[in-house]
Formats: sequence, C-alpha cells, structure tokens
Amino acid sequence: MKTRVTLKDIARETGVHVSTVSRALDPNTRTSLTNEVVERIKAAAEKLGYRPNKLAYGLRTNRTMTVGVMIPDITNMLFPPIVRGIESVLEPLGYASMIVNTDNQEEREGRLIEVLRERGVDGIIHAAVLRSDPKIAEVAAQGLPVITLNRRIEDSNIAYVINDEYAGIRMMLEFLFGQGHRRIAHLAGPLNLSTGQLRLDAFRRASDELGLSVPSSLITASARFDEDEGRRCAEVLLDSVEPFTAILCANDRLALGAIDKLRQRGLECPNDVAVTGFNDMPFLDLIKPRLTTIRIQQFEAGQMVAKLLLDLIGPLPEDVSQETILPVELVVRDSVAPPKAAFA
Amino acid sequence: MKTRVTLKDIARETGVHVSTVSRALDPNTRTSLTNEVVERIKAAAEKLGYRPNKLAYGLRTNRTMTVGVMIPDITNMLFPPIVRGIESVLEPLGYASMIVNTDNQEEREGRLIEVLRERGVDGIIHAAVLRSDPKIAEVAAQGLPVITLNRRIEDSNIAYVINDEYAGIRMMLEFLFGQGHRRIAHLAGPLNLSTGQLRLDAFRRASDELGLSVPSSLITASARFDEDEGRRCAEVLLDSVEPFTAILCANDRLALGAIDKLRQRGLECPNDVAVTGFNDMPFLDLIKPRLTTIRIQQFEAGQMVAKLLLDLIGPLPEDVSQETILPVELVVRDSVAPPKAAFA
DNA sequence: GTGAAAGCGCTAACAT
DNA sequence: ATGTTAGCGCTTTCAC
Repeated sequence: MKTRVTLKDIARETGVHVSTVSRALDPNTRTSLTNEVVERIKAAAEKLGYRPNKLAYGLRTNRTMTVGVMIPDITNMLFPPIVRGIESVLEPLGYASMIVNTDNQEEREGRLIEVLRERGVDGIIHAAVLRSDPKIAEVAAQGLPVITLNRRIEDSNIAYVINDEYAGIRMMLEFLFGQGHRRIAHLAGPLNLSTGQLRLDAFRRASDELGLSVPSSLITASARFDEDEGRRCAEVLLDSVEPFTAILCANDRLALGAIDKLRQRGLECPNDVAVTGFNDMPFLDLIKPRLTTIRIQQFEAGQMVAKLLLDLIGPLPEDVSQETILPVELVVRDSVAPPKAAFA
Repeated sequence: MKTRVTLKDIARETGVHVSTVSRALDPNTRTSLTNEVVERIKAAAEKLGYRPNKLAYGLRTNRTMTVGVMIPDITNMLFPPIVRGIESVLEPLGYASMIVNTDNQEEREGRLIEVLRERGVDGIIHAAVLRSDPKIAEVAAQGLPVITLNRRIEDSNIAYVINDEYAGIRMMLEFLFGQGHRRIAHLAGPLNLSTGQLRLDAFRRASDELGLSVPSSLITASARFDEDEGRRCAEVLLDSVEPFTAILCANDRLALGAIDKLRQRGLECPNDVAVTGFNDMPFLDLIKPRLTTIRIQQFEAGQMVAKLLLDLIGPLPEDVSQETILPVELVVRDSVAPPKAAFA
C-alpha cells in the first residue's frame, strides 16, 4: 500500500516549511510568497503527484466540499435527472455529493441525516422532506445550510424550490374542461407531503374557479406516490356512487396505476375514462397510452437548488430567497379524449 | 451555529480523560473499563447528543466508512436498482456511499477517481470501467480495494462481478432459432466495454454452435449503449445487402432504438422483424412492443458486489474470488414472432 | 516572505 | 482500569 503524498513530503523535497507549501498551493494565500518558491513548490507537488487530503482540510476548516442529497428513492425515475442537475453545478466547483434514500420513512430519514452530519457535509439538499419534519428543521436551525426541493416544510424558514403546482393543476383542469369533461375526479397524493397537499388545494381552487362542483367522493388521497396506490385509489373512485369521465392524478405513477386498474375493470383510457399525470417522468412517452401530463423541470430544478445552496454555504453567505417557484408546462399526449359517458 | 459535541465535552462532563471516553464508546475497547464509568459516559454522551466525527476518525484511522460508487449515468435506469442493492448492504453497517457518474468518459472518470480518493474512500465499486483502464488499475495496485461490476478490466487482477453473458446470448439465440429464425443479425455494444465485447464473442460462439453462419455484415457494433446508436446501427443493418429476420441486440436501449428505426422504415416489430434486448431494465414491460430480453440481476448484483468489497476492506482482509458470474434468465414477451420474410 | 507552533477531533501506543 | 502523549494532514495565527 503506497502511502499518499502529503504537504510534508513536498516540504522535504523543496526544503521549505509545510506552512509555506500550504500557502503556495492556495491561490488566495499564494500572493504573499516569492514567485520563485511558488513555482518550485508547484513543480514538486506535480512531480510527486500530490493530492490534497480533504479529510484533513475539512477537519481544520469545517468545510468538506461535500453536500448531502436526500431523496425518497433513486429508483423513482423522477430523481436521477434531478441528481444529475445538482451534480452538474456542484462537481465543476470541486464539490462531491452524498446521496441517500429515505424511502419516505421518517425514522430512516433521521438516521440518514446523522450519517450526513457525521461526515461533515457543508449543506443538505432535501428532496424528501415531510410537511412536518422537526429533524431537518433542527439541523437547519443549528446553522447547517438546507434547502428543500419539490417539497417544502411548513412553519419554518427553510428555503425551498418547488414547481408551480397551482398553475399545473389549473392548466390540466382547463384542458380537461376544454375537452368537454365536467365530472372530473382527483386522485390526490399523500397529504403528509406538501406536493400532495398543494396539488389537492390547487385542484379545489381551480375547480371552484371553473365553476365545477366536485363532490368529496370524487377526491381520494393516496398513501404513497406509486402505481399500487394508483390502482387502489382508482378502485375507490370506481366503487363510489359518483359518476366521472376523467381522473386528474397528482402524479404520473398514480396515473399509470389508475389506468391499469381501469383496464382490469374493462375500461379503456382514454376512450372510456381520461386520465392525466403530473411530472412527465423520463420514458413516460414510450408507455401506452401516452400520458397527458404536466412537465416539471427536473435537471434544471437540480441546478437551481444546487446554486442556491452554494449561495447559502458561502464563502460569504448570501441571503437566499425563501421561495423559488419553477414554471411548468402542459404536455398533451394520448390519455385524454372527449367524454363518452360518465362511470360511477 | 451551535458547535458540535466532542469527546472533550463528554470528558469534561464526566470528569474523565478523553481517551477513556473514546474507549467507553467503542464496543471493542470498552471491555477494559469499569462498568460503572462506561455507563456514566454513555449516559453523558446520550444526554449531550454526541455524534462521532467521522472526519477525525478517518484522518486518524484511515477508514472513512465511505465507499465510492462509479457508474456511467444514474439516469440510465439500469443503475438505480444496483445502487440501492449496494446501499442495502452498506448502510446498515454504517457505510455511506459516494456516487459519481462518468458518462463513460475516460477523462471524467480520472477526475472522479481523484474526487473519491481525496475524500479517502475505503474502497471503490466501479460499474463504469473500460476494458483498458490504467487509472483504476493503478489505484487498485496501490492497495485501495476495488471491484468492478457488470464490466471487467482486462489484464489485471481486479475482482469483478458480471452476468453470465454467454448463457444469456445463447438462450436468446436458441429461442430465436426455436421460433424459426435463421438469419439473425447482432447489434453489438461498444467494443471498448467488456459487456459489448463479451456479448459479441458469445454471439459468435453460440451461432457457431447452432450451426448458423452469420455473415459479418449482419454484425454491427454501436458506439454507445443508447437508443440513438440503436437507431443508427439498425439503419446500417437495413442498408446492408444481407437479409435478416431478427436482430439480437446487446442491450435493451439499443433494441428500443432499433425498433424505432424499423418503424420509421415501415417495418413492424415483431411481425416484420423480431428484436431482442438484454438487461430487462425497469419499466421495460410497460413499453410496447414488450421486449423479449435477458433479465440480469440488478439489486442482487449490487448486494453481491458490496459484500465482496466489504470482505476486501477488512477489518481482516479476506481473499475474494476474482470472478463472480451471476445467473441470467430469459424473459419472453412480445417482440419476437416467427419469421415472415427476410429483409435486406 | 517564511518559519514555528497550535489545534481541528479522534485513536492508539505507552505509561502508571 | 485509566491517564499521558503523540500524531493523522491540514490551515492559521503569531513571530521574525
């Protein structure tokens, strides 16, 4: 096991003190040194193949050049593009990111926050926060830079980057309305996540504004943003007494599950029931029927949140606007047709 | 910014020396202490909310409890399950993983290796290795535990976990043969990746064994494992003089691209041309036509490689078998039908 | 302009 | 059974 090259090795090689070497290698402190010695040191460092030890650096300076990224689950295709977006701004600046999956479990989330803190991350990007999330709130209160993505935490001043949920839901509702739908169900997301709650609020408000009165039995909330819950909730809607011609789902995976359940019941989308999604996750356009959905920014959201986090981290901590709302876009595909009849 | 609790704080609180605190908190060295003092220290640690500083620990012990994971691209759906498999064994043992994306670029890969080394990772799981990859070979030669996944590096003794490429290709070829196909093209993967080369070798060998003589113009190699290259290579095959009734592709994404190109040319899969994939990536079963493919283990491969890496890392470094070959499985879906006619 | 010395939080060899 | 000391590799006062 070849031992790594340290400042001491360079000092020995060049006959100067380690502190001089340290200064020579840092562009900021380099100025106070003779050009000649700087060059000699840089040459020796190069020759020996010196690589700074970020552990020692971090221990000394409290800056590890590492940020934590908390997401629910990387196998959820929504998150890889976000992660790459984050990386695209962090990596060129010398930051590495440590990605952890919470599976939306509070206890797991708590453990993982500790994993990140023990390793001295300079900040945390949290895309898996719960509406009420005391653990991360405390960490943020202690001064660790934290920004949440896609979701926000209530009653706190943690900055967040989210999508324009209201605009998305409203556009979709208008689109369905324009296609002739009047009895529109909402398959809502988990209400313990801000995304679920916000989209439900948006649905209520937008349907009011359009003059649709949506009976409460046409609104059902899922426990998780996944296909199984989409199936289960679609069943609940189908078994209710209220007829409907369209289901506006709080995300794509719920929509995919709902479509599957409809098919099991002998109902085809879009001809029998229109179904819409939210997010426009990768590969969605290859799945039949091609889902009409709201496209949110994914890669760009990652870039945005990373930039904001960097502002928060410093070197000179800037104030970051508490709220960033990213624009969304309606993507019309094949899962909506004009209504034929209402199914109860 | 509340400052973190250190061993010193606990020492002050309990009136013992920091080294005693250190010993009390480590199950291995705890034995040499009085039970009473151990309990007192543990209580104080708990009360003060002590969290060990893994940076300091790592600096001292050369073990950071962090492993590097190098993959080509997390947005490639093949990798998230692998990453979760790795995490599922590492995380319960207190390890964190640092994931980096190489985009199969050698220069980027080199930079990222340094990023990992600077942070003192205890080992590297490399799922993005090139057939010839001096950089990682050197790192491994210096004593850092490295295992490659899915791919292997040639002329080195780095342990690897790969799929049974030969069995997979052979099964698929037999299946096509059984369906009546005799003129079978191979859309090979990049030949600078062991996966691409191994699957091509397997195709040659298996077709020989089946008595098929495949003219060289029915074999074309892609530059990347993606849809665009699938389209491009399908075009090459279609424009060659040799007729064929089936394309055995080196992976699913190439197959998806090939099917798309066929469609552009007015050819339907499977009725006009059979197309097969490899990997069985997530969500593949939702995409029409549902691709007949070879299922490789993904989550399990991640688990396996993580376990092997742990053996290599220690505490008492075990010898790890150089080669691990994971079983594969034929998944028959809808992209293969008996041949109608051969297309040139 | 450069060297000396201290210390980040921790463990481990050595003392007692 | 516990305390003392040194040091991992680095930055940062403080001297000169």
